[in-house]
Amino acid sequence: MTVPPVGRRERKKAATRQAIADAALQLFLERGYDQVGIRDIADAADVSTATVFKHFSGKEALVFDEDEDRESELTAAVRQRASGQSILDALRQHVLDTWLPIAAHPQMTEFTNLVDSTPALREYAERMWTRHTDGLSAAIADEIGVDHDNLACVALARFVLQIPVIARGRQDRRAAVEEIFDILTQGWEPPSKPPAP
Amino acid sequence: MTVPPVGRRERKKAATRQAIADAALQLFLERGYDQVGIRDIADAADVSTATVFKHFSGKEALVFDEDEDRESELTAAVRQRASGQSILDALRQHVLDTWLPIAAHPQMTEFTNLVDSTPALREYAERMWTRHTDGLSAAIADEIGVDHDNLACVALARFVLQIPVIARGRQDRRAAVEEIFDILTQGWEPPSKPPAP
DNA sequence: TTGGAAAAGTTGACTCGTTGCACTTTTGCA
DNA sequence: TGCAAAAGTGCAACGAGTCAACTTTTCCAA
Repeated sequence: MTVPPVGRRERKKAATRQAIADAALQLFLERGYDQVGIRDIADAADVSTATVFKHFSGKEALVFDEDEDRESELTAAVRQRASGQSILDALRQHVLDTWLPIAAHPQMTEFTNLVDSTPALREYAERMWTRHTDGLSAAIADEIGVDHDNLACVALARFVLQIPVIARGRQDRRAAVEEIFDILTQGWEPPSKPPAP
Repeated sequence: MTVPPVGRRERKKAATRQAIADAALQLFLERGYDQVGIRDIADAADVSTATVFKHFSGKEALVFDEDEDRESELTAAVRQRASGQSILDALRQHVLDTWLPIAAHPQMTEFTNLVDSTPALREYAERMWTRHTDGLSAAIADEIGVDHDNLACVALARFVLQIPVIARGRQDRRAAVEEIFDILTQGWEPPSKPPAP
């Protein structure tokens, strides 16, 4: 909504927030997540620890950009899909369009290392996706015209939101996403063995 | 393994553990999970807080029986399946055989209410399943003769272990489990609309 | 322009889960 | 019987997160 924060107030607030996030990420990358305390971050950003928690819901949240509207994008992808396109294909395309570019960002590697090497962050990142199962599931159910708690819709939503988690850390993320969507579309079959050496 | 703990030592240890778990569950059910502190539980069980953590890895673990060998049961279900049975069918049968009876236990309702109404416990319960994705995925890959990190196997393991999470809280758990396995077997299709009223 | 309301930030004490340490008691066993 | 290991204790401490009272900054309307 407010792409450029307008008033001085909001600008300063955003600046403080950014200063905290920057200090946190730098310290985390330098020393490792568990070796950095909230007080270290607060000192580095020259604010109090209470201010840190006014801007971020917890220590893990310091590392990730806010969700904001991931859920609305997901539901929009389902609701406003091209006519004749299946829900599954719409989701496939949405994941390919929005998630791949972000995950492929080059200077992402040290950040990815940090997350992968810290269980708390791995779990938090996973929850950032799975948090939206209810919303996505409701959107799917609406499109089809069934109850919001329809089992097939709930299951599909859960499975689809697992895909970025599974594809993360693969060399060819695009191929991985496609392959998993194929499983959901056509059913699972044992992958073919490689020829014996 | 040690179905009846033998020595006096092990019996006493088991008794202490049980006393702690019982005190914790009772207090949680009475006041709610967040309204009970570790110190309350330790007092009720007449032990020190340090002893609580000698027996349980954390507050959430006080509520659940230990895993122990869920993972080995899962991998065994895949590895020792009837000849000619598909991996998916073996997993389907295993989930139906081992998980349904536990989840259907009658006095489970207040326990289920507790878990459902406490986010921390919901997440912990979910992790109790998803923790075994690597083991299950490796077993599947071994059976087929592909690498342990084979994408289709990792994805299947993740999806299958989501099934108890999804089916939880459904009126007819058996039907739910079957339906979700059908999705994995045959691919997802939009469920049919109910007839208009 | 100014006066105040509201937002942002500070401070410090506090709760709570969890750990570490030094110590005592209990138990198993040689 | 004696002794080492296991179990448990008591207590202090740590780090994340909260709370309440207070100060500063910013906005805006009379």
